[in-house]
Amino acid sequence: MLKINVESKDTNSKARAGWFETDHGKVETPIFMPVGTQGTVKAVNQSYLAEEIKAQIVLSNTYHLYLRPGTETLEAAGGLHKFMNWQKPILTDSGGYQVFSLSDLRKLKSGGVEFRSHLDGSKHFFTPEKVVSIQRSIGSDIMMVLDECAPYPCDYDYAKNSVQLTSNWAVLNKEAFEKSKPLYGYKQFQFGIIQGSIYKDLREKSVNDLLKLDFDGYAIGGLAVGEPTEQMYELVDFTTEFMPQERPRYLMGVGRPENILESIARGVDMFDCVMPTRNARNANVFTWNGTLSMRNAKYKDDFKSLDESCNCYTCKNYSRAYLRHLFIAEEILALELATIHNLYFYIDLVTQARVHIINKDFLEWKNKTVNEVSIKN
RNA sequence: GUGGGCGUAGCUCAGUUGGUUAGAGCACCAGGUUGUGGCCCUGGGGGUCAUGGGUUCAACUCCCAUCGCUCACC
Repeated sequence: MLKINVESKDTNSKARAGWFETDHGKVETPIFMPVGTQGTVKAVNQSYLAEEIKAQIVLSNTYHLYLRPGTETLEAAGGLHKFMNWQKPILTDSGGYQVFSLSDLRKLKSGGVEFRSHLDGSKHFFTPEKVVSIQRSIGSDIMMVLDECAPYPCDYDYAKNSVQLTSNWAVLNKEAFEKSKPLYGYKQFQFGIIQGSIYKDLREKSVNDLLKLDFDGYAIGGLAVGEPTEQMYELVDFTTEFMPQERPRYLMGVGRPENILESIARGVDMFDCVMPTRNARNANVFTWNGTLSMRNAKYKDDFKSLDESCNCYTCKNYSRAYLRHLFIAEEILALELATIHNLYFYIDLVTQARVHIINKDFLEWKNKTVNEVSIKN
C-alpha cells in the first residue's frame, strides 16, 4: 500500500509537502511529472531529464505504448524502465484520456472502449482488465485505472452516466489489479480517477465510490477541458475535501504554472501537463516573469538569457536571440533547449512551492508568484 | 540583329468575352495550445498590376513605345 508521508502542512491553505516511496525511488511532493507519452519526453534525453532538469518521475501512456512498440517488445526489453533507460519512477495513464481526445476514433461500450488506431486504423477493444494487463507489461510504478473523461460542456445526465461507468470500471480495474502480479520483481501501485464533470454532487459520488476500493492514490480527472478556470479551482477545492490525507492526490493534465500553484493551495500533490514540453516546441517559454514567445521579432538582437534568475542549462549558456534564430531556422536544437528550460522551470516551481510550504510562508509567496508567472510578455 | 513568350505581394503564381475595394499558397508579423504528432487552429501587415502614353463610361485585361528577363534562329 502506497502512503504519502506529509511532513508539513500549510496553516493558511490546504497546501502540503510530503513524499512517497516506490521501488524506483522516492518522490517528493508537490511534484510535476514531465509527459513522455511514447516512452520519451520529447526532445530531451534521459540523462538531462534526471541530472539537469531533476525530474523525479515521468508519465507515459498505455494506449500509445500498446500500439507501438507493443507489449511483446516491452516485455522482451524487461519493462519500460530498461527499454527507455529511466531508473526513476514512471506513472502510466490508462488511455482514458484518449477516449476523450480521440473521440472520433472510438466507441464507448459498457464493457470497455473500442478504439480505431490513429496509426493504421486497426480495431482494439480496451477493457479495465486489459488496461491493467498492458500496464503490467509496461511495468509502471503507478498505473491509472481506465476511466471516461467526459467532454465539456456536458449535461448532467451524461455526466451522471459517465461517473457510473467509471465507477463500474473502477471495480473491474481493482479486481484485475489484485488478481495479477508485477512481471519484473518490483511493486506496482494503482490510482483511481474521480470524474463528475462540473457537478459537485457527482464529484462527491465519484470519490466516495472509489474510496470503497481503497486505491493507492486518487486522481482528479476531467478538468481543464474547457470550463472556466475559477470553476476548475472550485471543483478541485471541493473534491480534495473528500480525498484521504494519507494518499497522494493527483490532478491530471493540469496545467499552467498559476493553475498548479492554485491547486497546490487546494491540497493537490501531483501534476502532469503537456504544456511545458508542447509549448517549448512551439517556441513558448515560461519564466518567473511570465511567458515569452521566442519567435517574436523583438528578440532578434536580445542577448539576455530566457530568464536571468533561472539556473537551467539553456539559461546558463544561450541567449534569446540565439533561441529565436534556431526556431526561425527550424533547427532541432531549438526544441531541445526550450524543452530543457520549460521543464526545469516547472520542476523548480513545485520545488520552491515545497520549500515555502515547509517554511510556512506558502500563501503569500503563492499569491505573488501567481501574478508574476501569469504575465504575457 | 530577326521572330516568339513573359513582367501582378518578399517568393511561386491565379485573375473569365474589359465591369464592385486585384486574390491564393509559402514567407513575414501576432495570438492560441492543459492525462502531447515538431502537428494544428485563429487573426494581421504587405501591390504605382515593369515604365510612359493611347482607346473606352470603365484597363491587370485592348493598342503603341520604352526598359528588363527568357527561348528559337542568324
